[in-house]
Amino acid sequence: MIDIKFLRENPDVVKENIKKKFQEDKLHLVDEVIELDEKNRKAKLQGDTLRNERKTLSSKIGELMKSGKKEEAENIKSKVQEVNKKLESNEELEHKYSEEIKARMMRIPNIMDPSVPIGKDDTENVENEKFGEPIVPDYEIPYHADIIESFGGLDKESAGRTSGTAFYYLLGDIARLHEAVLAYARDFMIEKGFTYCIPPFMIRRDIVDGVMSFEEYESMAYKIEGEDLYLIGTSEHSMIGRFKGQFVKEEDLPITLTSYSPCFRKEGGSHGLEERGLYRVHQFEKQEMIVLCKYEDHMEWYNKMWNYTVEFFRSLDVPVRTLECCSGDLADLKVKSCDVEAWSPRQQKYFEVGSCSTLGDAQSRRLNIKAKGKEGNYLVATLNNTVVASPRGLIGILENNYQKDGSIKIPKVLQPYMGGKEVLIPNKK
RNA sequence: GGAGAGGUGGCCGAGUGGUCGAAGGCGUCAGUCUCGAAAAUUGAUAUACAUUGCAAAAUGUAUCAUGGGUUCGAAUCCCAUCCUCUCCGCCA
Repeated sequence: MIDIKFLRENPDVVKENIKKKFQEDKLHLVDEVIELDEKNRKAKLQGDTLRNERKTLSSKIGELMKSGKKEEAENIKSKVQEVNKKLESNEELEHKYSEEIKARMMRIPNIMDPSVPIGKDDTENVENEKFGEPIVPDYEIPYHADIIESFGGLDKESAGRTSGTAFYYLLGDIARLHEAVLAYARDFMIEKGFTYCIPPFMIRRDIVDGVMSFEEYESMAYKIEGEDLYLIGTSEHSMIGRFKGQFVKEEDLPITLTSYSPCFRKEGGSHGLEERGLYRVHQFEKQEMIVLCKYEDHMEWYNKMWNYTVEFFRSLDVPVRTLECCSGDLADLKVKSCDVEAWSPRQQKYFEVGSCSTLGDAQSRRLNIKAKGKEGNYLVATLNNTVVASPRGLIGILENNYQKDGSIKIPKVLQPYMGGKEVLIPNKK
């Protein structure tokens, strides 16, 4: 959500930004908002005047009643009732206008950073930088689900019976490795100075409406029957929701948090072989980082944050690259965003393991998250980024540490979380 | 889940229908005093929106958990919701 004052003063900038996102069908919203805004301000002025009249008259009634002048008081009463009648219809107008403005403002995309590449959709996202050699070994890397099964680490069949498709049981060393990755990610971020947080895994509807777009809600949210509760799709939902309508202290900025949570997503439909297995599932676990900072610092944090994820995967011997989200693929609330992708030596291409975004002050405007500063209050900037999500991140680790003999070399940094084991030997063929 | 008590400004806390955006205190900031500090003392001290203004600012409106309602008028009365605390029950 952008600032309506900004829109009022720079309608052309807003329109240009919409065009860059290939959303021409939204251009009309800008002029509509300007028109409605004018009407709304007029109605507010009218309303304020009427309310002032009522207040003045009402207090007179009080005085008259005290001094016992009943008739005069009754006289004024009827006057106020007239004012109230006018006010009633005016308030309806005020309400209508502000609702209509809000509905449109919610659909107008945030102003992108000038560095965002122009492109229509995800096919035009731009590779920024590679980290680590994308090695293709001279032996075949099996499908990740098959690797996991060779360790007796997966039972999808039972999960199908108990919970349905896209659920799984992880077992033994694989389950342990999955948690080791998350535990390492937690400690990795704590080391970077972030505060570890375990948030609620369910949130109320009013928070859902604040932190998810309608499209996200439709494709993602599981609802708890008979309760006003929804399972979170990412800890960002409860982490950012935490600050809704709140003031943070200026001296606490930047607020740097790293949160763990399971994530629940509906996401129906088939996505082909490579997205079966454990790639696209209804339930996974994620270590996330979120930052609240001053607006002028947000780009600096954005760059720090995706670099943390790159560093994290490099410490696990997984080659990665960053893929910058082009204008057409960038979600409306975001200023800039990139995916961190891990190398798949099996597919010989990169696949998404994380996503880093800065929303500027758009999210905090929508949720009303402000800092109390010495020079007055201001909206903070919000950012979020994946440290690692597993099983997806685990796939990258398994494929890149797969040995010719079918064993998995455990990256050094994970060994302490695996009871000192250096290698996993398959127990099943 | 049951029963009770409560939710007021940065914090504590008064206020049960009429100049109440809200006493008093604490805190914070500025001044006086002091070589400086403490103490004392004086003053200031919410936010949002709108209007006027180059601006400083002025004026108006709204906000006493949230949303409705009653009333000429609501922090105050009524209803619903949320939250906190105490006791009981249940439970990792």
